[in-house]
Amino acid sequence: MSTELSKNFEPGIAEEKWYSHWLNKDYFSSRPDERKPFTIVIPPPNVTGVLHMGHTLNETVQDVLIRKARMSGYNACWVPGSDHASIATEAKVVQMLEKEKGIQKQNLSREEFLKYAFEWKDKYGGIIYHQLKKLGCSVDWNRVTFTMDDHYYKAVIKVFIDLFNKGLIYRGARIINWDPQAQTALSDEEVEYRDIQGKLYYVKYMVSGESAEVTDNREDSVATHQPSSANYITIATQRPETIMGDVAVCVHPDDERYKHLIGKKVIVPLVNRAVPVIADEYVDPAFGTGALKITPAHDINDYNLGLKHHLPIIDTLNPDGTLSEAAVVFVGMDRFEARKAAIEKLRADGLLTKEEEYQTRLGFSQRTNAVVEPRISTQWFVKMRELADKALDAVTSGEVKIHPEERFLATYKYWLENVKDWCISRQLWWGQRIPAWYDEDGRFVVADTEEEAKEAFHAAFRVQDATLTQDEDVLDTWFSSWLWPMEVFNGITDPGNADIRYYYPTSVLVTGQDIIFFWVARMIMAGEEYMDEKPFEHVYFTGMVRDKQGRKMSKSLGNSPDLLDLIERFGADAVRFGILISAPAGNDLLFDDSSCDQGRNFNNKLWNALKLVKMWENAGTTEQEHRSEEFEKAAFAATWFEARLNRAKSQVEELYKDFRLSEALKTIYSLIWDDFCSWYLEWVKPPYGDKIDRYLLTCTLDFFEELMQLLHPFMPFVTEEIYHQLRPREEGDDLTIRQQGEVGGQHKKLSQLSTTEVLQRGDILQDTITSLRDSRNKHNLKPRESIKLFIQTASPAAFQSIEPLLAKQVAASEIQFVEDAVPNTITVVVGTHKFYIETEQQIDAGAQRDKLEKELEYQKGFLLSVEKKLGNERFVQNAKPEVVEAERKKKADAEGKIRAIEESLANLS
RNA sequence: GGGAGCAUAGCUCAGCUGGUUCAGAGCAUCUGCCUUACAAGCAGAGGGUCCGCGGUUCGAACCCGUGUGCUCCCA
Repeated sequence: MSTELSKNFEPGIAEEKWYSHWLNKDYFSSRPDERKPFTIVIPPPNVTGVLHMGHTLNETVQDVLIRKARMSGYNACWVPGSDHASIATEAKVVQMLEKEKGIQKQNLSREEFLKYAFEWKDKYGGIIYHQLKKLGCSVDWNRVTFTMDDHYYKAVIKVFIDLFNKGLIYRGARIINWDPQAQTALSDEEVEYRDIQGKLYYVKYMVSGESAEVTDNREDSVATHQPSSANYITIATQRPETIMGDVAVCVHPDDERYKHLIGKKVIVPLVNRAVPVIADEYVDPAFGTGALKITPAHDINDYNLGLKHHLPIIDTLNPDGTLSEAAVVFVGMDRFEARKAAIEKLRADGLLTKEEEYQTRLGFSQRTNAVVEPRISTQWFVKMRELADKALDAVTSGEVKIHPEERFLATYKYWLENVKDWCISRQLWWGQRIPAWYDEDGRFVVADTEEEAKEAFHAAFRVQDATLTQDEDVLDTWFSSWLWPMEVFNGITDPGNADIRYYYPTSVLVTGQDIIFFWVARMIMAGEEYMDEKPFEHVYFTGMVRDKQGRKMSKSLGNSPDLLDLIERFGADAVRFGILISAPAGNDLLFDDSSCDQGRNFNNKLWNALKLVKMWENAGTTEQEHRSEEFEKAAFAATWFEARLNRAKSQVEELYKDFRLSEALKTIYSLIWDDFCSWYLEWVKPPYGDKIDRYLLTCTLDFFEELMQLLHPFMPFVTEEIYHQLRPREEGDDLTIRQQGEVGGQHKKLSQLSTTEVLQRGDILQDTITSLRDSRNKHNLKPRESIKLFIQTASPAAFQSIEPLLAKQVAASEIQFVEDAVPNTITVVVGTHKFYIETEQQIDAGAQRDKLEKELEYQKGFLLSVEKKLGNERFVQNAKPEVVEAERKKKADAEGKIRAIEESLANLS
């Protein structure tokens, strides 16, 4: 006698109980053994962040895959961890220090700051791990890795030094993306471009006096209607505050309007500096006025033109975005204030001729959202070409498979084919400090320690005991996370160790499509470089999680639900269900709380099915062990469900292979809800007060177990709970580690019929039940009002095994087979079989006729189209024989149905 | 400006190698049920010019071209 089951499933209790049980049993820990490994490394979330819905989707997908592998004979290993998120975390720590302690970063030493940062990490770094546990993620907690762990730190430095020695890392002055708020360089990938309504300002540059004499004799013919005259040229700019950094004005060499000015000098407004007018085909004569001001320090294109024409560089901005001494005017003013001031001054000087609305694109820092400033700066870079080629090969050769391929392969290839060098230095403290050492003259060596640096310096420059200082900057976080699949197994710091040999390459990487370049491509590069092998076999890209209105979920919009709150409200299984059911592979998904409702309802459905089965068990069973009369009555139900289950299992296997988890879940959901609960359980349910056949109960428990096993990767808690409720279990018999195929169901061989035949018969049974119920409904028969059913069919044998089930499902007190139509009954035609319902109720012949006539019309139309096709000689000649055969069969079927309907109609009148 | 993807029921999406048992599912809607597991449920039902136009084909939601609309990536 089992304990009373609660009315509904209570997720909170089960979650707590089973997660700690699994941990106690150490089910999620993995050590190399003789089994095949199945390995996933988690895409490390930001250590001080929280999991948002995008993470929730990713982690759920990974958990499904890893649990499925664990139940399929693999040694499953899912490595958890987090990254240090240099910019974001440093910004948070700086903010905290100011707010809570009133400390400015510049008043702290590097060591002091790092102490605070690690304290911060210890305080908040656990949140994501707690969330992973609540979600049920079966990660190996013994393998938690953080990108600032000691070994990891060493790995990053080691790789830096190695790449430098290979000539793949260099230091140089380039135009980079500068974040004035975080005051650090960014990589190209960390800049987000957004469309902005800006303004285009038209500014006059006066032609310098001494070289302004008109010597060009074509001047007269063009001057009158052009935006330049003898004494000025007009440029259009979005950024008047950079005028002070202008070193030239550039026009198209063939532009008739300006040809006469090429080689002359113009006066830069505000600072009155004379600069040359140069010609270059880069300039688009149609844009603005066709004259371009050149500011090499603050625009990438200008920078390139500057290099080409050997122009000087005047950097008029400070790192914090204020104007520098070099600007001469507005010094110390913020760049946006300076813009206003410059406009004012230009207007006052009469040099501003026009303002125009202008749609443009501006770069924003992904981390701080500050407007990024293109800036000339000396930074460290990774040469990408060679690395990119290897990463490209890995994917084009099929070594790494991308899912869904059609969607992301092109993007991946395009980026790698057009890749630019990667700026990896960041002007921050939170991260791996660049192991470069400089003397006072700026000469440098790269070395792990100061001692080694001194030796190297001696070797390189013949300087004994130089005073060296280490580079102040740290490395881009992605420069550490690209080593992730290797260094979580100490593959860089301890090459060839047992773990890395066993687990690498990993099986699948699950991540968002937004970090395909940041991370995925670079991991493949690093893997090929250091292991000479791909880091993972499959990459599965999930879509972006959006809200109901299709907007990206973001903190600023406040439209991202809190994960723990969702779990609190619906239960972890329901949340997992909700996010997965709405996530077709690779597509963006619109997430709405209500999909968790569906998951919660599903939990309850399972729970109630359990209650029903337990009720039967508690009511006692028949004595016979096998094949009692009761069993024979319902035997078809078990036969049929076994076939359904096996069919569904192989479908689900296929879907797993294609990473179509949403579809797999739908298949299981429908198998459980529709096939098992709505059909099977109703078919085998004993009449009120009767005991259930013992063997039938055994079958039912077996089926139920298999269903739980099938569903377990998706909804681990409720399934584990039910698994244990179904039957008493020995210690250590848990669903989480139970191997698929162990549950007995598929070996029952309940019938000699083939799966297809059984399923076909099931379809007939279901169609008949549905049609008869519909007819009952239409004729206002009360659900419990019993009827007498007559069947007129050419093949009564087909109904033999299903007759008792049919009677039960349509509340027929008795069933008789007849040769002719039965008068004063309701006629229902299903296929070629005719059914007559006898009842006390008044019969509406009109409604019946309408329905039959409608059906007849459809069948006749159908038959016509089939006949037309078969009458087409070219069809019969060209189509495959089996297709033609199928059409012939359709024709025969349709004719049979039409005959049956017509006969019934004749009987009605 | 360059590239990629998408357009199927009110909504979110399936639909493999072209073949009327292929026009589907889940939500939502409507009707009837407090049937002894479940009203967070049960039993039924309705709902679509498969974005427009052209082409290939015996045959097109599916292949090709084109137009329109949306999304994303890159400059």
